Amino acid sequence: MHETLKSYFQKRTQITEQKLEELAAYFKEKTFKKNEFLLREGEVCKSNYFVVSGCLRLYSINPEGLENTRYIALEGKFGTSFTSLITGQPATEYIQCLEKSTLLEINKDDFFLLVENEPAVNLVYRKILESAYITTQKRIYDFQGSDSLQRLKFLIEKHPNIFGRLSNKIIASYLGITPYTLSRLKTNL
Amino acid sequence: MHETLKSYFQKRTQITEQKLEELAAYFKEKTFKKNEFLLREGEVCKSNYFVVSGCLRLYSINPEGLENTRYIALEGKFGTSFTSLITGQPATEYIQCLEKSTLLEINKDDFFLLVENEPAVNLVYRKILESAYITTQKRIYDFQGSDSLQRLKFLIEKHPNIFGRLSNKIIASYLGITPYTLSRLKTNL
DNA sequence: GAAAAGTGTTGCGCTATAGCAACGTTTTGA
DNA sequence: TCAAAACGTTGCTATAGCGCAACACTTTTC
Repeated sequence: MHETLKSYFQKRTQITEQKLEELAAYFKEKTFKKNEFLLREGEVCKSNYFVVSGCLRLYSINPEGLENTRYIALEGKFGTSFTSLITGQPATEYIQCLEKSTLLEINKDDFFLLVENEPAVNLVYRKILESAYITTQKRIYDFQGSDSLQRLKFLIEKHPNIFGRLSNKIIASYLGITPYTLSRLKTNL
Repeated sequence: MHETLKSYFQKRTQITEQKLEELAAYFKEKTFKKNEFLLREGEVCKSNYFVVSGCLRLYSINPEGLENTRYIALEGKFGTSFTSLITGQPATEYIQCLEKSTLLEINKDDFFLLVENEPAVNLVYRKILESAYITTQKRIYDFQGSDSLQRLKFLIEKHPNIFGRLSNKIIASYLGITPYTLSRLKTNL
């Protein structure tokens, strides 16, 4: 099994080398070009992706045509449209590679079968859901309770690495502001 | 077991009457007065609560002293500070009864023990997390992509029942706007 | 059941952010 | 490698929502 994924599991559950190798069989390595799409709005999401290298972005386009960046998955993270994966409904979002990326893809049906039948995967999935929930909650409170400048400062503090790696346009759309405003806020830092 | 909780489980998993009775032993019925607190900011959350009747509200107070309502649990829902329950960290929020309420309380340790050892509870918890995640996601996209009037329309469409039951002050703080703005928006509907 | 506290509405001025235009810089791709 | 496209910044104006104050109405409390 790929080292990055292996340590992802080992960090979250006790699991034997042998079991890891069994699980490895379900993941297929794929490479994607910069800007390539893994999923488009309206399609049903069929896979979960683990990022070995590169970077995924989940985003939607609102009725006015503006992009809203929902989530960024860097190396060592799973990225997928969980909502579509869980509900089986068409996604309301796009998944795009922001860089040339190497991913490990696991089929939706295999994934949920493992969740049901492999205690280690059940536990890891629970931890993924718990941490996704907590992250998402914090993001709401950020939007609900803070102004743009505070949100920007918070992002710089927590993910300094993405500045420089992602364009300001994308960072602005993640913060829920326009690139104009982001550019102006940066002068107030 | 209390009928409301029983049907909550039966709607989400296959479970025998006998197993339900076993589980019932872990829940204690308690009643609370209007405005009584179950948890205050800074305390570690020790229980999960199922609402039999009445209504819970989770909220925080920001540095400027403004309340942000995070979640409302009506009859037939679980309500707790999941983030504090999961992480064991002090809560960043208050849990308050908005009405005289009857709740079924389950201890945190018992709850997670059942998650580990009772497949039915494991499954139900997973479904709670999945749906909490999905709900929270939608709420972000609402904040990130819509203006206040759209958010209000959306809330009216989805939860018409809470208008009349909750004060405008609380609805405004849920929408992330001031009561002044809510009052004005309502004239534009 | 009277006083106090809380709630909802509205006028007014203030602030943060949007959105267009213009322009220089960087990136992209045939 | 060079033209075209995309990006980042900044001046300007427009607008959504804030927050105070005032007032009427309702609910709570003792």
